[in-house]
Amino acid sequence: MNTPKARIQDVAKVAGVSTATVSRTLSNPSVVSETTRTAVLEAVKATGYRVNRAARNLRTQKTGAILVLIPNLSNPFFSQIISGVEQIFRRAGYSLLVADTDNINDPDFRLVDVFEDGQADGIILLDGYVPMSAITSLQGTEAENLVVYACEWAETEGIPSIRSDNPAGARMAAQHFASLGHKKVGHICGPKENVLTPMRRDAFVTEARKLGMEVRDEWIFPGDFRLVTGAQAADMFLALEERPTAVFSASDLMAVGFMKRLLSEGVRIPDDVSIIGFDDVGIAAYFHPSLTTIRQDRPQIGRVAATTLLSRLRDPSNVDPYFRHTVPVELITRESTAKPSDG
Amino acid sequence: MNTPKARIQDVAKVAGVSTATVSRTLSNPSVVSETTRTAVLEAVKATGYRVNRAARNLRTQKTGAILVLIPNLSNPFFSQIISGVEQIFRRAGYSLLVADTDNINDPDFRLVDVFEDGQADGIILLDGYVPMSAITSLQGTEAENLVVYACEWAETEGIPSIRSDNPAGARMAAQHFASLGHKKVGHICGPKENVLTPMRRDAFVTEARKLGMEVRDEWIFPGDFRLVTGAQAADMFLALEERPTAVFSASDLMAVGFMKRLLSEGVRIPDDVSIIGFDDVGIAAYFHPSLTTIRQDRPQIGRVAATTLLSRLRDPSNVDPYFRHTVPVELITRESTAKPSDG
DNA sequence: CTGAAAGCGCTTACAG
DNA sequence: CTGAAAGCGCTTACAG
Repeated sequence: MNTPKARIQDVAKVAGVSTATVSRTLSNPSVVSETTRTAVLEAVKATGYRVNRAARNLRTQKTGAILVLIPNLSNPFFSQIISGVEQIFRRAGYSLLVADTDNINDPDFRLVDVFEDGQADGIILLDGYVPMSAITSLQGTEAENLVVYACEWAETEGIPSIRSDNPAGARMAAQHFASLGHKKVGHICGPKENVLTPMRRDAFVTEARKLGMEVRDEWIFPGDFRLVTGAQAADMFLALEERPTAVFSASDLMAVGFMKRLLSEGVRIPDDVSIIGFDDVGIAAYFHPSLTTIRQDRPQIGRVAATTLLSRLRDPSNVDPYFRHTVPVELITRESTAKPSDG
Repeated sequence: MNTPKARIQDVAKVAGVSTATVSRTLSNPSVVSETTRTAVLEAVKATGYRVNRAARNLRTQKTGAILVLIPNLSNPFFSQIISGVEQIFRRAGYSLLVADTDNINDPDFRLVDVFEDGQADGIILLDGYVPMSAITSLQGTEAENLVVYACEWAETEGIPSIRSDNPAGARMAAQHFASLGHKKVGHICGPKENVLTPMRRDAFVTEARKLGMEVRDEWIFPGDFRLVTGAQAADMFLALEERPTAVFSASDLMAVGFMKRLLSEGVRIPDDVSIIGFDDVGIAAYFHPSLTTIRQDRPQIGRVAATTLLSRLRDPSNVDPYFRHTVPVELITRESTAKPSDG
């Protein structure tokens, strides 16, 4: 039952070769002769040999692991990105370490330590709030090119970043409203300090006006992506003398908060007002009415981030420090949008 | 900038001691003298020394990592459990490896290999569908006691399992209905083959009858936890000659599917029928009307699983192979429940 | 309390 | 194509 683990020496003995040859057969089979290879592979099977990671890691100065830094593991938004990351790295033979930055209490935390400790060969950053000191610790080190951002909004000079095509999504929303015949449209914004906020707002407003729709300043509501600010936007909406017939929200959660409040007040959706969200989180499909939204392909964001890091791991010399990648978004049409009732 | 990493030898030289003493100072400070300790610690700071994980791992035959096997990283249910797991293990100095079993295509995958490869020191299993052959590979090995189930429902002889107190939750639902004055109640069941299904159903029915409420067989609807079967239950509900005034669903998702269909048909919630879900997933709070539900404390499930594994890691001899742990649940009262309108 | 030395299990230049 | 040998950076019995 509990046979001691086979080491490379045991395999060598059984196969009648040196440990060097066993090692080569396993990691670089093309350099050994056919006969030797067969013998070694048989010996491997016979002994049940599996390479010891720690020994290999120590010798090669690699870890075979990638660290994913995530602000909050409970947030499905991020775990769906991880899902794409995992897929790529598993295929490439890497394992995935995850750390919840909410749980890291060390103010002196530095990304470079991850490399120096031999914890990981690369880092995928899903947290846009990692302190600058943690990031700048990388400057001038070889690890500098082995960190990739895929956190939706942050960007730091010298770190490649992957994110959704936000302006395109905002334009799709405007186009959808226009195609339904809406003439007056509004917007619920993201958080003030967030780079995505002007991206989505400006692209929406510009496109809407280009398509001949009216967008008044008082129809642009402040927000912060969270449910509660959507409800606040609804209060402002209800107080308006003249209301838009369609509202594009910068997040699904705000769209839901907006709808909940309106429904409580007897406003009909989509009859009285059409709503489009952004993200396509789980609730978008489940809400009543279900929410038309701009879907971000989160697994794809993860896949692109992983692929980018992987190519740097394989060829550290060939690196574009200004790498930016944009992942397409998609309009998902559901029940919350319709022609305006007076249209 | 790019100074070469300090090794333990460098620290030893600076401190004027042997590498053995540096090592002891770092891992077992109480055995070195105060003076030496101070000198070593200063040298550590001066050199920026950080222990090399691979070297330590090779020497100690440990990895300092725990593997979490999860069926689907995108599912928030599981990522919230991981969140609790991460918290405990980070504090204990372990790092967390995650693997999505959806992405593992190897039919010969065996849990014991994780230990033999030196990938992890322990495993938290969130996937109830891991093949038996993967699990039985552990039998008779030292790793046998280093795997913990926290996947909500699976149980395998010899592996400790952690889960919510399902019968208590079902009883809370019945009690809540009774306290509101309901006399006729129904239930939407979980999947047929799932051990949780009879747990929740039987506890609910028994408690309901004990409290003097009527539960007819035709008010017990089949289901499988997913949204669509909730909608199917709604169709059956609508076709009834006599309807219950309150329904307890074995999952939030089915409750939402049930409500969506009823709302579409003009049934008022909670006026015409009260609904209680199970889980407290994100949507429960956001739906309109928001859903009264039995909350499972998923981070706590993760924490208990992690703590259990940790104690086994620390003292492998002191192990109860029949360990079972139950995490309390909680009734979260929201808008979907009220007094019956004829009550 | 401390040091010298062995050794964890690999990989890889080097030599042939 | 293959082997002997060094060495990755630690920890820990052993001896003192």
